[in-house]
Amino acid sequence: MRVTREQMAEHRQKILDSAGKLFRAKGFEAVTVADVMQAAGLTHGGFYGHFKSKDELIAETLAYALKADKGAGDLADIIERYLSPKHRDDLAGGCSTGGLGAETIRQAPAARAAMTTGLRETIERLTPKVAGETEAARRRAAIGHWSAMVGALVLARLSDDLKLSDEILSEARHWLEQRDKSAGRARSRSGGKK
Amino acid sequence: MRVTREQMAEHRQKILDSAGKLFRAKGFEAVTVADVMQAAGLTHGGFYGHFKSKDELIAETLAYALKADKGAGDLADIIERYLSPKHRDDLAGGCSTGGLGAETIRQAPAARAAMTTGLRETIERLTPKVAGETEAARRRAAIGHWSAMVGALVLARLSDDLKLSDEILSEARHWLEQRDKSAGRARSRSGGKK
DNA sequence: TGTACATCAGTGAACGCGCGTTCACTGATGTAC
DNA sequence: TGTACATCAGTGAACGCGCGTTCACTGATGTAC
Repeated sequence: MRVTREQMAEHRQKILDSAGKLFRAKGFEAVTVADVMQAAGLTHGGFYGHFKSKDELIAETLAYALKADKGAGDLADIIERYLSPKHRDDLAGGCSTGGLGAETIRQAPAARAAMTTGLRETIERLTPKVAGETEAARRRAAIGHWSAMVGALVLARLSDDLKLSDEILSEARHWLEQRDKSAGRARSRSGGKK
Repeated sequence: MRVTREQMAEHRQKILDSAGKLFRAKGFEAVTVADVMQAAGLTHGGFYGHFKSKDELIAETLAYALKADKGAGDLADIIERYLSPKHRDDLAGGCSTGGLGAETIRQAPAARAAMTTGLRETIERLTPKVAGETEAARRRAAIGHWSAMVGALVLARLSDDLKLSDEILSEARHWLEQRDKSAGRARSRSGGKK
């Protein structure tokens, strides 16, 4: 049942997509190679024609998923989307850093490397969006915002009390928005350029 | 080889201590019941005299560990300790929320309940320590600070580049300290009580 | 306080299951002529 | 363009291992008298 090279490339992509969703929903260890292959519409034996091992799948899935994670819009839009109940409840389709970052700490070096690349890109993408007088101040604010966003998402997902969970999301959101506004005022007051 | 009731209680505590360290260091799934019992100086068969299942051990370990997690000192002390390279590098002895929070999202209800209790207590413990004019503003700031602390710890541990990791810790720390100071100034300017 | 016996915490072999991985096989694809 | 054959993506049974859990046993503890 050989397939065309084109189909094989599609299969590979389907495997990475399915793995991404399953890993984010259930974590790396609770998802089996057979689960991933079934979700991709294939049988488990063929897996090793695409990847050397489950560890390699994890690393490539992260690299693939993080490439797609792009926050469009201005800072307030990004924060509002990230800290929304919808995102909190969408494990499978949500942010890979928020859903798998903590678990990746204990994964093989290649997986951590993929996450580190994603982390660096996210900080760089947020830096021009936050308020701050200097490039260094903006980079610091980007790190602060991203930390708070990831942390608040994890804490909101952790809570088994919906009221507390909603509170964490909305208070973290307002707290960040207040902060960015006051930093913006400081910038214009002092006549920061741009 | 029956032991005294006193010794049995000590064994139970030893198991919870060992489990806490191992879970924080390696995650729930990578640690076996036999690992925990060996670390506690016992054999694996005796485990089920203390706990009904590994799931129950996880829930009780979290409840036990979170009771001990108390941040002493003022806000700046707590932040400085939490976001120190020493804490980042001390997986086994570090904060259980930072080390296991994200994984607990997918654990059994009892484990999530233990974490939720710990989360509530942490927010309440931080609330009087942060700057803010009203109780609501302080609670919001407590949620914001705790989110950023947990998030920054996770991101710093995730990075395989020590320079980036150190930068995340120190920039998140300074960002939070700046923020608390400016909220403090706002409070004194407006004559906030206490 | 001392003795006899029931209790039960801990031991370590064993069980059953599920997982990652391998492998002989199939049959459509790709290629050489 | 058509044919013959080598290649190789995918299949599904099987392997080996490690894990959570069980269980018959041991021998010190706790208790009844």
